[in-house]
Amino acid sequence: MRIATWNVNSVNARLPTVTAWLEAAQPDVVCMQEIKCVDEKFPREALESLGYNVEVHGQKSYNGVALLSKHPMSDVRRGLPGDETDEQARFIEAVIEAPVPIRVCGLYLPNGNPMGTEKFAYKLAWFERLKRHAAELLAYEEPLILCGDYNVIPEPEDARNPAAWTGDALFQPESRAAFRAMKWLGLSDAHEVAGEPAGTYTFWDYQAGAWQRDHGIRIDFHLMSSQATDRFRGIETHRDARDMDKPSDHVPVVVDIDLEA
DNA sequence: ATGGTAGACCTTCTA
Repeated sequence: MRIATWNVNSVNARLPTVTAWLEAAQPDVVCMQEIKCVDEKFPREALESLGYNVEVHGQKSYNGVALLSKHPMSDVRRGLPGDETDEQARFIEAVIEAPVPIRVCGLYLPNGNPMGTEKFAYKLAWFERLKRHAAELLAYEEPLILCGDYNVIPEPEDARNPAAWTGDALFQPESRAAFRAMKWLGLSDAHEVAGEPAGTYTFWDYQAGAWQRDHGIRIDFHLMSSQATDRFRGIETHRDARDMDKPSDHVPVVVDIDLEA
């Protein structure tokens, strides 16, 4: 089963781009981030007509996440547990009813910029809540994958020009440590498991010709439980999507997990 | 050189 993560940077501004990619790549499951709309404005029918079940957790203007699945979904949860006052729509979770079920979490971690504001504290607090929730899900000892835009550059090799990111929330020691702490729970980064080469970026800024200069960063990940990692067969970063008409600044990343019984 | 671009949407915020 092919599971994709993609920060689309407004699903409505980019619907033709999104549907063109879905038809070409044929993922079974998609974790979509930054839909930038409320549930009522999500293009549900257009995506259902491509064969997907749709679950949305949106908000006005900013953030917003969705799950698409060609298999039925159950146990759908919206919002990251741990803070009832948090109104930002950044997390959605469901069990995909494949022959061997897999729990899929789609997440959009806070950016955290600019440094020195409450935004960075919110990022770290959100990361802590994510870690706590992941620990609870890992206790089920079942196939589990947490996919999304983590807004972290884990290592210098995950940026074309690491020096340009030293003052950025995505490359702070605290952000990088929080990401490592997720892995220490017992989650594997599909990119690492597959031995993907340095330079496999997932994001290029719209500004300053970042794409044309390949000034990219790797910030979109699939973290897998051991039960999912045992069934992991491969990963593809769809770099070509950055050259589509009206591209997102992120490209889709797709993992293949064998969930046959 | 502190720029540049994109999206939502009221005018500036977010990334």
